[in-house]
Amino acid sequence: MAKETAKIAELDERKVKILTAVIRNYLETGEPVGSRTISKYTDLKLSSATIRNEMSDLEELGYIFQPHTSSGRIPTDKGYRFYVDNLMSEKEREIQEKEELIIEKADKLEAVLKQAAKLLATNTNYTALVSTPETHRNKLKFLQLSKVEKDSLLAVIVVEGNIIKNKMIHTEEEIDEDTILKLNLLLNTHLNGLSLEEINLGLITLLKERAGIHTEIVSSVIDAVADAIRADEDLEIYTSGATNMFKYPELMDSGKATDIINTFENKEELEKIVNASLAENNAGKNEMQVYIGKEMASPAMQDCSVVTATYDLGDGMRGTIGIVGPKRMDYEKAMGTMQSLMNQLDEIYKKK
Amino acid sequence: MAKETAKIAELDERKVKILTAVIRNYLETGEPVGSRTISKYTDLKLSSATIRNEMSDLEELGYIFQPHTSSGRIPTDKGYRFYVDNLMSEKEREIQEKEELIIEKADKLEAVLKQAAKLLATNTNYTALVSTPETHRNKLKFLQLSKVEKDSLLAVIVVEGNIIKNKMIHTEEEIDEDTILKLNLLLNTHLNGLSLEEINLGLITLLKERAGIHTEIVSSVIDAVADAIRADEDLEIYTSGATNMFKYPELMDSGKATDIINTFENKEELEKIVNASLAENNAGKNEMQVYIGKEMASPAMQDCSVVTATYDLGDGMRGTIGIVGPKRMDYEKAMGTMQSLMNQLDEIYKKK
DNA sequence: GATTAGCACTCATTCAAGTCGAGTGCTAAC
DNA sequence: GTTAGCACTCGACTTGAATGAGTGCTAATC
Repeated sequence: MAKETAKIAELDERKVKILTAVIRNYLETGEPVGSRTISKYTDLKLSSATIRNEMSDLEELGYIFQPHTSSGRIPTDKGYRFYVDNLMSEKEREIQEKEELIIEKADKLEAVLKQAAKLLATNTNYTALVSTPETHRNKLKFLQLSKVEKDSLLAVIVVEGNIIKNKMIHTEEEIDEDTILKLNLLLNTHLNGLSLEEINLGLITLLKERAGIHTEIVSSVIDAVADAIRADEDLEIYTSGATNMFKYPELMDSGKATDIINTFENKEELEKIVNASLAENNAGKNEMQVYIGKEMASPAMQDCSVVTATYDLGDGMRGTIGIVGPKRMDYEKAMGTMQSLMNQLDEIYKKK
Repeated sequence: MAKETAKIAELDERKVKILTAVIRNYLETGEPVGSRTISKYTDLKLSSATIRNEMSDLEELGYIFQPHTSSGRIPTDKGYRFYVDNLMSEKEREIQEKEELIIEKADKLEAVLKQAAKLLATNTNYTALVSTPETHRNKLKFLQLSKVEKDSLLAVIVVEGNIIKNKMIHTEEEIDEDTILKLNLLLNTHLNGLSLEEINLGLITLLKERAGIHTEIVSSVIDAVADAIRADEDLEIYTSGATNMFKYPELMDSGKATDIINTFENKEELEKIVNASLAENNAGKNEMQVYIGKEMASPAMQDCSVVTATYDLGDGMRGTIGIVGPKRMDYEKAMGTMQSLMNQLDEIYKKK
């Protein structure tokens, strides 16, 4: 990333113009682009022969390549990267915000996220990907045990951001109302206000000691509650418009579209993407990321690009939204639509 | 369905044998099957010429057809139907139960269902489909309002089968603990033990009257609770192994696989299948259904077959499990695997 | 020294013609 | 009723030529 300026120095102005032309053209058509096309397309009046020489240089520098001898050129990952980093800004600003996405205000977060994914997918013709927010840094806000039946308790847990967790707890013998009251008091005084990740094994054993007499049943209940709190990261990832991948011949024909869609069913692979994005955003400013081809952690995705962003609903609820498309995806449009969606999410949740 | 006996009468024993041979062969290969193949494959020693005549008859009767002049025959929907209804029983019994699926006992129903779907998909190489159980006939078991913050209440609702629903309710002004206590009492005495569908608008207005003084806020809370109870059918449908559809050339090549996978993203279409199955099982005995081609409500699915079954976890929690495959799916295997899964679900939930 | 025109060469794509083989329907013989 | 034989159909595959987009290189031009 620090190489950006170096990269620009590597190319004189004319080379940049030609590279841009090649990429723009390829983004549109998906076909290799030849010197003749460029010589007409650009405003710089140059013959195809000159363009050929320049393109030859660009190939040597690794920005474009030929799929086979004597065919037009196609951008490499490096080419796309250069384009996204340096060449896009002007056009981007124009397009951005043109889109009008409308998210209905649903009161279930899950529903909102699913809708957001669908919206992205249908608007861009790529595949959208949305993760539920991570909550383990959120603080416990409310905790309550209630007796539902003779032998079963219900634990209800609310954390910041109004994420609600439930757990039914079966007990060997009936617990009397009095004990439940005490348990509630105990749990609340010790756990309330702590973040979920702070509620660890040590704390739990401490709690059990405090519980005093009722060791048998009570400790099992406390265990169950702890279980529910840490409920091994119920991260969900929704996708939408997976089959849009079929719309791009370069993926379809080579059979890679199938592989890609397959990995959309694979939570582990998706997590890689989500986590990469979250990590990058944790470190610094809240911006969009673009991962191109091999930059992606997931091997099956190396023929794609992904535009990701981190949404922040306040109360530390952060998750990832992504748009997956072919490498020649319309980055401006994808990023524009994404931005517009983020703004809308912001608006909805800031007002609350 | 009442035509079954008629159907048998329509075909003499030899025709049945030939039809069986055609279908079996086509199920295996996916290629049109010719007279010569049959003449060797079957035990009845007949020349290809005789077979040809018989096949010609079978075509006239609508059990098989030629994709183009002078090519082998392929079963029609009617052919498959005949096969499933009359010809399968012997082989089915042998195969059934061979499979050993192992569902880990998870305590979240959702997790169990997802796992079941995955299991079915990987075992059969088809696409699996699982719906969450319907709950509107279930009875309300527990209802509690709690104050989580100054201006927000949490409603927790438990229905038979330990399905838990939550709803955060924001209030304009703070509600004091006393009122909440009264509300809880009121709601529980009137609603407890009723099935969700019995809690209708009339009952709700009645409740509001009983509430007395606090009309303003209280009624809005009651509304919210009613909302949560009726939470417009939070039916979920999970799919697994959607991309298995790509494994079958007859779907892949014609591009229909894409359409089919598309409809897997479409909840409405899936609901059609689920509901059809539930309806049929509501009426009668608990058996597996097979829908072949046009018998399916969903138009995009007319090149598939679906094997469905209704699971019953007790407490009136019934949902649908389905296996979607090409028409030439291995019905025995699909039904066998399904049966084995159902047995296992039974075991897990009967023991509880 | 940079640019251009011209030319030979490469290589994927397209299309028609030809071959092959699986399969059928029909007729005549068994 | 069954079978053998034969002409015919039609998709699948192969081949080879034509096409055309595109390149690299060289020599002429600015």
